[in-house]
Order: sequence, then C-alpha cells, then structure tokens
Amino acid sequence: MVRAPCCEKMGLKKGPWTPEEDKILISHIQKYGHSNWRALPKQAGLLRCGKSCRLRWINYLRPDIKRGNFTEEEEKTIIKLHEMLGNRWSAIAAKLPGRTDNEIKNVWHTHLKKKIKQKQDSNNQQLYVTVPKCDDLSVIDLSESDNSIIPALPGLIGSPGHSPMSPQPSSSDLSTVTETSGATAETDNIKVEKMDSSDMFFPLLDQDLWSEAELAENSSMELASDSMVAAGFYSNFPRIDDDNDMDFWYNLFVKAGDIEELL
DNA sequence: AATAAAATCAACCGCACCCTA
DNA sequence: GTAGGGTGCGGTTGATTTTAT
Repeated sequence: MVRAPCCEKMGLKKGPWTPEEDKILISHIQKYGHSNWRALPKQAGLLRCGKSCRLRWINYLRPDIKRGNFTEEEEKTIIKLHEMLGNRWSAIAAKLPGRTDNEIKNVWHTHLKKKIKQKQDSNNQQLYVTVPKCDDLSVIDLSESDNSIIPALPGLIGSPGHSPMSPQPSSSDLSTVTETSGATAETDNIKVEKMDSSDMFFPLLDQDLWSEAELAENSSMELASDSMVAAGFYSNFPRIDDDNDMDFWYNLFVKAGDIEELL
C-alpha cells in the first residue's frame, strides 16, 4: 500500500477559513458527526484537507469553546499545570473546559512566559544573596514588601556547612539574610538585604551541569526538580556537590515556599 | 498621520502513536 | 510481525492587529 499524501495538493485550499466554509463544516458535523476527518471534507463539499477541518472545528467552531480573555484563575491554573506537565498542551487543555490546546499554547507563549520571567527577575533580586562588601546595604523587611516571597528560611543562611557556592564570602560576611530578633518559629519573618544585580556572586551555569539524573538520585530533590525547571532556576544556580549542599537548596526551594507563591 | 516594531493568534507542518489489515 | 491509514499533538509560521515612535 502506498500512503496517500495528507493533503492532496491540487485544488485544496489553505489559509484562513471563510464564514461560508465554517457554515458548511458546522452543519455537516451537526448532521453526520466527525467519525472520519479524512473523508469529511469530501462528503461536506469542502476544498480542505481533513486535518484542516479537524483543526478548525476543534480550535474554533466547537460549540463548547469559550472565547475571550483568560481569567486570572485560568492563567494560574495553566501556570500550575505547566509546572507539573510541561508543554503537554492538550493535557492542560483537558483541565480547562472550553479552552483549546492551541489557545493555551498561544497564551503561554505570549503572556504567561513573560509574566513568569518578570516575576522571576524580581524574585531573583531578592532571593539571591549578595556579595556583602558594600557597607551601606539597606535592609528591607519582606513582611512589609509587596514582593514578599520568602516566608522563612530558618537556619539556612549562616548555618554550618551551608556553603554551596564559590567563591565564598567568609562566614562573618554572611550577613545577607538575618533573622529578626526574637525569631523562633518557621513562620517568623526574615530580613533580606536589598541587593543590586551587579552584586550577585552566583555564576550562571548551564542546565546540563545540574541534570535531572542528578536530581533524581535524591528523592527529595526530585520533588523540587519540576518546580525548579518550571521556574527556570537551573540556569541560575550552581551544581550540588554534596549532601549538605543538597539540603541547602532543597530547603531553599521546597521549604521556603510553594512555587505558587513565586508566581 | 505615517511608519516601524511588537504582539497576537489562526493555521500549517511534521512527527509519533495507535489501530487494522 | 509489518506497513499503511487515521488521528492527535507540539512546534512553528506568517498574516493581522495593536502599540510606539
């Protein structure tokens, strides 16, 4: 058997659909359904290939399609699902009644990706520790900040063995994150010194330096990996070289707060 | 008002999977 | 077991619209 070309080139129309074509397609599907997309255009008298008909129906003509802008709630759902599922648009669409995979894909590429990046950028400004050589770093209390994203990092900064990056500031210099006086519980606020991006000492590393396989070696890190991938953290953090370091980053990302709070 | 640049979105393309002969 | 047909999916394109200069 010789496979027939998907679209017989001769005489088949491409490009935007006309209202007349839409009408024909809708009425045909209403009468006969769409059990065979390949045969459908011929039966309906459309000069389109089956693929094109299917796409038009699924993405535009289906009666249950929800038109209009995505709500805040829908956007949050997409972000969350994308964090879990990756670019599996149809799976994401299945969780959003009335929305198509194509539409979600478009919204992701045009809006949400940028939105997340902006959030990340602003979060990075606060999350990442600075080289504390500047004397006049002001101190901000995140509890009063609009961008408060770190609920608490008990025992993280300055605790023994937490030295995951290189070059290292000396322990006495590690004043970048300090607990407020009297902080005793995990929910206590912390203070983070305001930083300038030029002060960052985290080297930019390629994602492959910190592979999924490495993360998967440790189940706890595995938990964090999807969120990290989704948030683009890999490119900003150094690799983990020992268990202490592993604990450090695990605490930082998993205990420090749900990814949702970063978004 | 004219033009350029950026954003948006519908549609196409190629691939992979599943089913069937 | 294998090859082809049908379908669905994700990536990409390009026309159109909107915004900025």
